[in-house]
Amino acid sequence: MSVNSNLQSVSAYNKIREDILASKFPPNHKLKVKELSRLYDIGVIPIREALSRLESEELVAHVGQTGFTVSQISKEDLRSLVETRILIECQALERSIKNFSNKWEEELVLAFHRLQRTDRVLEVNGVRAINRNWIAYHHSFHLTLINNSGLPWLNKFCSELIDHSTKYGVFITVEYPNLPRESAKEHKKLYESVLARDSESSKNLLKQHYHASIDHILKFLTK
Amino acid sequence: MSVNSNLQSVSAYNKIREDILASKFPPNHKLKVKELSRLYDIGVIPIREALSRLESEELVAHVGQTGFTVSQISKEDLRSLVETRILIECQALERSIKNFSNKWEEELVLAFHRLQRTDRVLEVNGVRAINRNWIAYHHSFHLTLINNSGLPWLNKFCSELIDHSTKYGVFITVEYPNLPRESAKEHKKLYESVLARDSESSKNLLKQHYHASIDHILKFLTK
DNA sequence: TAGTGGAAGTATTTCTGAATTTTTCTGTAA
DNA sequence: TTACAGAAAAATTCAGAAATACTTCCACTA
Repeated sequence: MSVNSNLQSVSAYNKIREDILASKFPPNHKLKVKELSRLYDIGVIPIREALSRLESEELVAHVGQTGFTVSQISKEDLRSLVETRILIECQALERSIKNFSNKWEEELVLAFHRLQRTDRVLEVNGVRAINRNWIAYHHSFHLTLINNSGLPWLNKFCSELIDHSTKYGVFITVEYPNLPRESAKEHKKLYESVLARDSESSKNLLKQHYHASIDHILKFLTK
Repeated sequence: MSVNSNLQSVSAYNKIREDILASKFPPNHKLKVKELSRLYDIGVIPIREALSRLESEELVAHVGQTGFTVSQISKEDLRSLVETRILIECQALERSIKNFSNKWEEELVLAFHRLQRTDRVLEVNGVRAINRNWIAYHHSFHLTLINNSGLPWLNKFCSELIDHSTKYGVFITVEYPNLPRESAKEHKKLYESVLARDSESSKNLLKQHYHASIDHILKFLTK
């Protein structure tokens, strides 16, 4: 829990971010300040601050005075996103493994355990929906993999990139709920390889994981 | 000029960011919303939005409800900043050179020309002060070097990192105005190497440039 | 003396309600 | 259909004030 968690603007930021990642607000969705204000029961000032932060992370777009929208997705954007992830995360992963420590190992164990026991999709009243806990645990797992590099900037960048990838993955799942990809095995292999401190293998598995993921998503994107 | 430039919040963002980079607001300086509002003649709402964006870029810090401050500097932060820059920018530079094009070459020529003809420090009425144009051109030069990678995310990340480095460099210059470092030659070598499309040499020169820069700055940081 | 507790003062955050400007919608005419 | 004028809606911003949190300071206790 953040020290800022009692602030309305931080709370608004978390809620809007979560709702974007869960595709409750899908790409290109108009984010009207007043609507959000009513929805979360938070005034327009903190809502605008939250949207400004999200814009800075590119989760939200904002041109002229036409208001805020959830940032658009496209094949081209996804390709460059994944390429960037591979480029940065492989470096971060290599450094993280080089700095292997008991503390980090414990973080990994915990993060993997949480992810592995959590279903990606839940069925409530016959309706299949993305599991928001899974989103958080999946983020945490991937972030933990690379957060031992000793370079806080890499954490920040990777964290942003993970969010954007999530936006794609969840969007596809929501649009096509009956076509889930089996990523659990990939996570397991990756996890075990990192615990074995095999840097080259881990980097390859990370790449494969992202390539499999992008191939799956590209099939369902029209532009 | 941005399409958002008629917005008060964007204008506030640009002004505050410039003033932080120029060390008019030095590290750790308290940024009181009301003061900024009076200073720029902009209401508190756009000021807060601007500060939120800057916080997201880590130029501004904000914990609890203690208000905003210019983010702190430290030796440790500088070291990890430079290491991250080298790590990411070398990759971006390599890709940029691989994608060499006439258009990019022209951008480089222009960016270098502007930087090279601009003095880093100006003397006005006997007072030596950092040249704000130099800050902008220096940013633009370094960004241009790497912006041909085809990966917009790398541009964004590098741009943030450049800003933070600038914060350090200018701070030192303001504190010790009579100890300027001669970086112009390094820029020239780097520029020529990139134009010659020599990827390895360019990456080495980039590293050397940053190491020389960090060594110089570390001498003057106390913690 | 050192440290704790609380009260007063200060600063930050947020709200309300409205003014201003811009964008978007709609209907009509060419 | 296209273009344009007017109306409606939305976004941005402001001003002033309330609510909340933080700081400072001083008296009191151990």
